[in-house]
Amino acid sequence: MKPTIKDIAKKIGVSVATVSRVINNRSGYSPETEKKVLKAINKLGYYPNALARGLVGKKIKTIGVLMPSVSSMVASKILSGIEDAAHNKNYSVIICNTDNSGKRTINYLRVLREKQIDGIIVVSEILTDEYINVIKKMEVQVVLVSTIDKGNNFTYIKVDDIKAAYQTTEYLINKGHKNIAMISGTKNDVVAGIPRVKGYLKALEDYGLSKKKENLVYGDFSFDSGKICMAKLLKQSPKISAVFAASDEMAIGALSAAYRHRINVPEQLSVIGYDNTTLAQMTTPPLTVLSQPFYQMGYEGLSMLISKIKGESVENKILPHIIIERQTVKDINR
Amino acid sequence: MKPTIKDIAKKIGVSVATVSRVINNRSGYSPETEKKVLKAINKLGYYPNALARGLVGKKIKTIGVLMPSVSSMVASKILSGIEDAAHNKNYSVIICNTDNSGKRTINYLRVLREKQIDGIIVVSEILTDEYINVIKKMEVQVVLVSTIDKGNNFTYIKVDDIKAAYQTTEYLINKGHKNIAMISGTKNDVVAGIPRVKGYLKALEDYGLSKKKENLVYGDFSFDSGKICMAKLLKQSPKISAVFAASDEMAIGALSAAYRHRINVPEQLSVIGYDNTTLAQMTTPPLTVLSQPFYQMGYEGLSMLISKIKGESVENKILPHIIIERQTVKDINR
DNA sequence: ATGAAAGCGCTAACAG
DNA sequence: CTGTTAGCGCTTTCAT
Repeated sequence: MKPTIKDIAKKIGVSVATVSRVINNRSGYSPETEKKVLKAINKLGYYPNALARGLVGKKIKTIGVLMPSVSSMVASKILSGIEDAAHNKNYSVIICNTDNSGKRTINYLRVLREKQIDGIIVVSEILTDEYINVIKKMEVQVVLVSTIDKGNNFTYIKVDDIKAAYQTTEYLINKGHKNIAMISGTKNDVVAGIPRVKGYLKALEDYGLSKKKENLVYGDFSFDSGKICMAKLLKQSPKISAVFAASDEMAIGALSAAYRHRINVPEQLSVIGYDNTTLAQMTTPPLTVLSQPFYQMGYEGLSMLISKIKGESVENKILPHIIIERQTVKDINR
Repeated sequence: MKPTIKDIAKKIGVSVATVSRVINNRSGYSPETEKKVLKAINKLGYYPNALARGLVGKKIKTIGVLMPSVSSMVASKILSGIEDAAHNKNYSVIICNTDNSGKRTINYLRVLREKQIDGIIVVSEILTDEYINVIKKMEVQVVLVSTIDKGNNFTYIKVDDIKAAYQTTEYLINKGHKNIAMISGTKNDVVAGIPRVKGYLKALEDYGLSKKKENLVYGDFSFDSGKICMAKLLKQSPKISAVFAASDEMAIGALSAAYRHRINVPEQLSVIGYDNTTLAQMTTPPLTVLSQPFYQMGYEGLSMLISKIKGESVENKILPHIIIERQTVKDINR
């Protein structure tokens, strides 16, 4: 059987309290007893039982991460950052793939609660009132990564999407483009949909470019929707010289559709993506993108959560974004 | 404070044992008490403490998953399958990104042990003797997904790589190719390197094709290495008509290099990938691949682990693979 | 510096 | 049907 603190106490004739002290580096024992205890621990192959520790009131050092899909490129990058940070701080992370299912989310929340986790990170989820209520009742610390809730009840870390989309559009404008289309993500998505369209529209306006209705189409962030949207665009608005896609996948879909229609990128049409997932550098030609710092978002998000767990007060954080120039945007000024 | 079983017992004047009984659907209480208990539970917002339950000896219903990188396309697909299955069986999964670091792996193993997890899944890791020894000492159930250990000590689920590589090569041969190159993965990788080369070579042999040394180059599964290897191949073995890459990423790297060298795929050169990650369908032209059932591997791997936890005996499992024809391989017979 | 004992929340005999 | 009680492994006063 697994040796317990009792076993090692008995073996060397001290009390369990003493053993506990040395295990936890508390003060109150002589160097000799320490040596004896350590030796016995080693010999018996003892290791503490985290459940028992957790029961007594100490933290279990585990957090839960809720995300719509663990296998999406974006989510897995963020997860990777979370995981790295957690490892550095000696926390474990339980993943919860909500699959955008309300029932599943609520169920996960219940399980996490039962397992006494110390905090939760919500990644890229659209937070419904139902979730918010359940989470509030849980009395755990929460950090939102790459998302936000209406009431700003929860601490978040993300990129400023309006600004990022604005600058992406501005970048195209600076390259001489005047007839710029946008392939937006899901129409009513308050996090990654609406704000990006807003930024796009604002830039057009500020630069005195006309906002044509036929230049704005809506996909759902996926590759296939990018393909479809591009085809649509080519048909209803053939004069565009550049298209801004609200995700890398849609941008790649656009590339694919352009190829099929024998339109050369970037010679005849410029394309810019959004996210900078691993995919972006693998396309031919490599995709110019607005890059979001996903890994960092995860890493810092976890750090913020730990701070909150420790009782420190934590501010919301907006991370900087940059444009990574590759080969899908043509400067038509020259 | 969080209500406990005691609180609800006190509130309605029954013993904690009774409350425990109804919570666990044991027999031994009247319908009326049940109703009262349920009502109190609801009113007080009670939920069980999994740590306490785990302490008493019951399972904690949590497993650990070790993988070299959570953000790789392959790993995240497998993880997705594991997670889905775990959710269906009411288990939680703790992810451990080993980053191919021995120290990190050992550390994770220690933490998992302390947290009393019920089992672990090792994904795509090369198992060193050190890991094997540590895991054996832990006395937990183990399943290997998409990997294998030398001694076959552990239950595994994977694809037959030799056979798959053989058939991939055979597929190319059947399409009329005679001068077939291979971009292998890491040279000494016993799981995804050596076996695939073996299958490739065997097919050439069986079909009486010459095994030219300059037709076989070694990358490391990455996109960049695929690019480099393709360039090398084009230089040292310009007469090849097809190349088999041991990963999608390398295949896409090959596509990219071909494009840069103005070689038309598949007109002048056929390329076939291995894995069928999401990437494969997004390239232009879409990549023909040997498809591994990653999601299923994860899903069934988890199921096997649960069976083992329950004490059932479980057989190793070889999953079927298929070739998915897209547009990067030309039939040069006609 | 060390030990005894209470108790974290729960389950599982054992007794009624 | 229901209650009492003894732990699970550990931490934490409170004594000594």
